[in-house]
Amino acid sequence: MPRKIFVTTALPYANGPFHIGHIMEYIQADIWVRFQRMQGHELFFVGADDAHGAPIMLKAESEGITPQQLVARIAADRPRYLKGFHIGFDHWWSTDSPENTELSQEIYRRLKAAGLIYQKSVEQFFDAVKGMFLPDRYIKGECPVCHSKDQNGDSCEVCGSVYAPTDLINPYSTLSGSKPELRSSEHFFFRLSDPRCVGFLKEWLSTPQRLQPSVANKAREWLSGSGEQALSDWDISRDAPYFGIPIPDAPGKYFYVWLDAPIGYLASLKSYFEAGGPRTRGERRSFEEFLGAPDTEQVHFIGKDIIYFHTLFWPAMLKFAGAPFRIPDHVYVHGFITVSGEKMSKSRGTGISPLRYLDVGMNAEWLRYYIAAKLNGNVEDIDFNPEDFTLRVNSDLVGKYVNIASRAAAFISRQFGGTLRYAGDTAALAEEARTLAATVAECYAAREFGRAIREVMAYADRINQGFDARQPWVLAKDPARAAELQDVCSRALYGFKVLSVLLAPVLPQVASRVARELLGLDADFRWADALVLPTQIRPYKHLMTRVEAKQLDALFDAPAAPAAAAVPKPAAAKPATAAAEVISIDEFKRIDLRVARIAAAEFVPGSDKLLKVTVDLGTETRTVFAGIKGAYTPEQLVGRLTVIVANLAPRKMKVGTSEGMVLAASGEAPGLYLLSPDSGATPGMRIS
RNA sequence: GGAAAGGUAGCUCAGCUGGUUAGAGCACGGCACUCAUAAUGCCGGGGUCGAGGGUUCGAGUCCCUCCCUUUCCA
Repeated sequence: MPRKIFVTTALPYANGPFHIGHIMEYIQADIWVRFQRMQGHELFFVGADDAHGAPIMLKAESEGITPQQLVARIAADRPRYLKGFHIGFDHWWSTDSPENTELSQEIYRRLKAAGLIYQKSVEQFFDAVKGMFLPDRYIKGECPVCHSKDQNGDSCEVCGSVYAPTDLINPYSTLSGSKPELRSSEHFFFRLSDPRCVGFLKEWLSTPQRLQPSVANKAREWLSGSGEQALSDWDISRDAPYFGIPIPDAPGKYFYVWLDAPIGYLASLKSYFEAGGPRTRGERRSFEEFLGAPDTEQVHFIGKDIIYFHTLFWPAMLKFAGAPFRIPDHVYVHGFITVSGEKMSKSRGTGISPLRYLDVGMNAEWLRYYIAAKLNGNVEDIDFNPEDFTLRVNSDLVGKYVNIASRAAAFISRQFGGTLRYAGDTAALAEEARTLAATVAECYAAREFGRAIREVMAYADRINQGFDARQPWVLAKDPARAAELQDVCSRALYGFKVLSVLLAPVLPQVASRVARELLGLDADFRWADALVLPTQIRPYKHLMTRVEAKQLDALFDAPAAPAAAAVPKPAAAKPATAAAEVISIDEFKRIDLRVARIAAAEFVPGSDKLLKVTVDLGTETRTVFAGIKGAYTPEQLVGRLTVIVANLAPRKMKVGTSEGMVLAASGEAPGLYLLSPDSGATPGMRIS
């Protein structure tokens, strides 16, 4: 019986592009999905952008666009990454969608009817200038314990103490700089502490195989905490202005983004059903029927940072919302990815840019393989080490795996017209493949990808050893031993086919080419193909090149880090990016830098670099020609705030006169990054 | 502060419920081979298994203490 599995990955927050951590998670889930499909199971694999919340609202505001426009801009970029890394989501949607609104409100109503929602007045900081309640992350002040300045609202980076924003001395809003005032407001809470929830969760957590043991332990710890650590109810509402879903019958109240985010899994699946996707794959049931069926499985892949939401709130919400909603069958948690041992930092721009990886011409399947080789079923961080990456990919994939086809196929094509023939008994050959395939299948199913790869590569070693032992290059010189030569090569090529089938979840593109171009099949591999001895091949075309050092150089030389602040390491300083000569503050003041809103932008006929940009300086508008066409389209620019040099002498150009200069960052590598002021700035403000 | 995970050859890692001289791949040294978009095979050097105690006939594997790294505490 084929299993019916609905698989998701964590929804990325739509305020920025994917980073390497997202890609790792998608690769993990994609490998698992592809493997299950090769086994004949039916899976729907969906994702979505997590669109709501204060950060997106404020970022959009700072760019002078609507949140929807911001989210749309981010979303427009998603397919490049997903296609580029062969991540085969069936559907990608957004939490800012009619489906999600409907589902979120429905689930809320049901929870309310079940008596799990209540209201309570909450006192919080309010920014009177911005006219909104402040999320903790926008409040700073002096640490009440060690009196360090400018500490965050939740904890002190200097002394490590944890406190509430209201404990801060001289708190201020990072949005307006004003002193926030305490105001009270009615909030809605989900009664997680209800005995029904606790009882259900204890049972849910204890179901064998549902969660990794370490995850279940952690969740149980949260669940059974007492005193300070006691399980508390969940504040699920936010006051207007908020970019989110309105709470029914509660004007001015919205769902906290974390309430509707996981429901986005279901919204994406529903949208996929409404778009007719499942129907084209033979699924006749409606979304509700599919979801509510007892044999449907719901599987979530997530990072270790969001275990709390997915093992407590989420199952409890679904449980007490009732049918057709189902409790998650599995939540699979992975660790983080570091780069050369350093934690990835979004703000500092360290780590690997997935897009740049593709842009410098690196093969997506190298990364898929490397990640697979390091992943296991535990919640452990993995490290991307450039040297290790190169060695591993080159020796495993090119030296061992692909090389088998390359060395054996040449004989078969040249001397036997592409026909394979096995001499003697092939039972042992098939038996070895069967055993191996079964072992590897278990590994994939358990997300022990590293173990799967080790098993597969050990097999590749055995094939190379067997090939060498029989010295086909010697046989090739003796016409009388042709049959023997054909047998040696046929066995090696069968081994290569087995390897290709077993690696297909990780290397979908190479495997597909092996199936279609080398073996002449008319479909991609299924798992059972590992047991079928091929009888014919077409001429071998090379399947994979080696990683080159210069590609890694290009990947890491990207001047992704902002030029400002940080003292450059002496060794890292390069002539082209070295600081210019020292100037005095007065000299700096001669430059009139202003915040500007881009009112209009258009292509310049006949120019492949320039965009004609009309900027609003508050009191006047100017026309500026900017050489940023390579990095931005006019649509991306309109509405956003940026920085211009306002007192630059006008310059006559072939296409018109430029009355200023837009500031952008760039380095040695391609790429141009327009500056943006922080939220709250308005056109015309002087920058000093 | 509380909790968790990890610390095994130069690198990346495997070592299940304690049991013969601690393993793999890569890197390194030597040899062989030439079919393969320099790719393979054989042999070898290299580890006081974070430190120190303890339990045991026997511990990388169990217990205690400490050190280091990472993470979590909504």
